[in-house]
Amino acid sequence: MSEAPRFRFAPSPTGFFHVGGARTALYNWALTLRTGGTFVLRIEDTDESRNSPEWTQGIIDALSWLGIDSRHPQFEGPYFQSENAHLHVAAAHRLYEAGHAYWCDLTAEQIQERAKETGKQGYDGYSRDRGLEPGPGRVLRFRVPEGVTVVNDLVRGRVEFSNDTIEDFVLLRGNGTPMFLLANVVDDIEMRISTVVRAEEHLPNTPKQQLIWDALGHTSPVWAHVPVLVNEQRKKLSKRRDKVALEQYKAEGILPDAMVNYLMTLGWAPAGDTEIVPWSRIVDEFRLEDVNHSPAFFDIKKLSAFNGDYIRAMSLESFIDACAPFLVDAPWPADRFDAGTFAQMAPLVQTRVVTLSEVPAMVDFVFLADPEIDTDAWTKTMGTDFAADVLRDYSAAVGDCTWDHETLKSILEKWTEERGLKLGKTQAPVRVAVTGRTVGPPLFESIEVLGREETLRRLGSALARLA
RNA sequence: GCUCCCAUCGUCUAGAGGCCUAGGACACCACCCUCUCAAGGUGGCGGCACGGGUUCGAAUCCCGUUGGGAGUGCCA
Repeated sequence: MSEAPRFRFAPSPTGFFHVGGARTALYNWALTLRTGGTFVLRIEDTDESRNSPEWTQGIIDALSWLGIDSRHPQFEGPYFQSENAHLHVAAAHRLYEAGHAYWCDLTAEQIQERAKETGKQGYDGYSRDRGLEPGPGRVLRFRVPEGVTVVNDLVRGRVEFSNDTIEDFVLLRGNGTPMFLLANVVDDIEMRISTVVRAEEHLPNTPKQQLIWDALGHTSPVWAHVPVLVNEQRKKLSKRRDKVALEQYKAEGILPDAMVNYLMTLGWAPAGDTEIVPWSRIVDEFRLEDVNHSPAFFDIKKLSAFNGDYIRAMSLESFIDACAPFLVDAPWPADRFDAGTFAQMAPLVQTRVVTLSEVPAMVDFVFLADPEIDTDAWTKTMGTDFAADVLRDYSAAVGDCTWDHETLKSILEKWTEERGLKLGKTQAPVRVAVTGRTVGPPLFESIEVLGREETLRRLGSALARLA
């Protein structure tokens, strides 16, 4: 009987949560849930001074936003790699004693010089048989054996590396601290990790790790290297060039469900004709064996489309709730905001936004004392020969009518018909007078929400400006 | 340079030798609907990188070419 699988997610402390990391986390999480396994979170840096409580909390918050709850019974951690330093060092010494490693006193400059002489790249194994004892400034190097190392990868199949292309890499630095590669393997052994799902960029280092697993007397885990996410130039997503921080998408009003769903369709697709599927189906269907082999472009446009879809699928109540954080630092005076009024506008904007951050700009004219009138909008709509008439007549008619959008519409419809015009034309000056823009939520519903007094005031001031 | 990975519409993908005249989604275009803008509906544009094999039959298997990407630290 085999043990339930143990996955691990190991972000490094970089200060922000990468969308690529989010996808890897999601892969691990989906598999954890389906197999009844465990998701191990490990904050990965051998230097503890680079860890910070804020960053750890940031990771946990980001994971939680993605639906990966650190209080879930299948969630373990966070562990800190730096706290295991003594284990890493101990393992290194075991490796040395067993003859799998040796000490070397060459500096980086010396190595480079030798490389130049021999015409080969990298370290040439100079100290292999010099029998050096440990000493200050000396590094411990792994003695890469002869032969080939075969990495069996769940998404890529069998990948073969000839050992003579792998140089004797450093295990322990000159100051005695362990290197990432070693620390990683020791931690994985310690935490009984059975499956390593990570980005493809780690594949070239995998034979080294596998060699350490072997030398330490353990069977290496199941590897799964998933393709990286790339930008439009087909380069790996980078912090400098690309928008990669999950937090930023959250701040812009991308819904977590949409983000999760979109991320999962990069390199994989659920069965059937639609990519918009609930998480439960992803958990049921996701298989590493089905993950694509080639890098995927992280397309913000498609993410937005997913998000719009998710927004429209929300109930009105949850939409209103979701909008709340985006209405606090809005462009209107706080005391003019009214939740009830917003609730009336909400169904009007729900089909019109793609991200939640667009909501304030769509309803601001309701809460602003004096919404700015867009210059282009004004010149485009007020130049018509009927602009002044429609404003004046509508103002008069609306002064004492029944205050609902059907009536408000029928009044303008009637006026329009009598003059053989189109409502599409005649509504424009009214819209600009009332909202300041040519586009926006349905006009008559908006006017109804705005109220008679304010509507008349705005119509009046537009009229005055026109005269 | 060396090592490794990858290659289906612009993009994300479906595709396990005949179900492929290559399916879907995003984007784009057109039309319908319509008080603006959206949403929704209908339709359209558009692809197996190239060259050789294997096979009765290749997007699918093999080889090569080309093109992309990653790795190559006393970083993680």
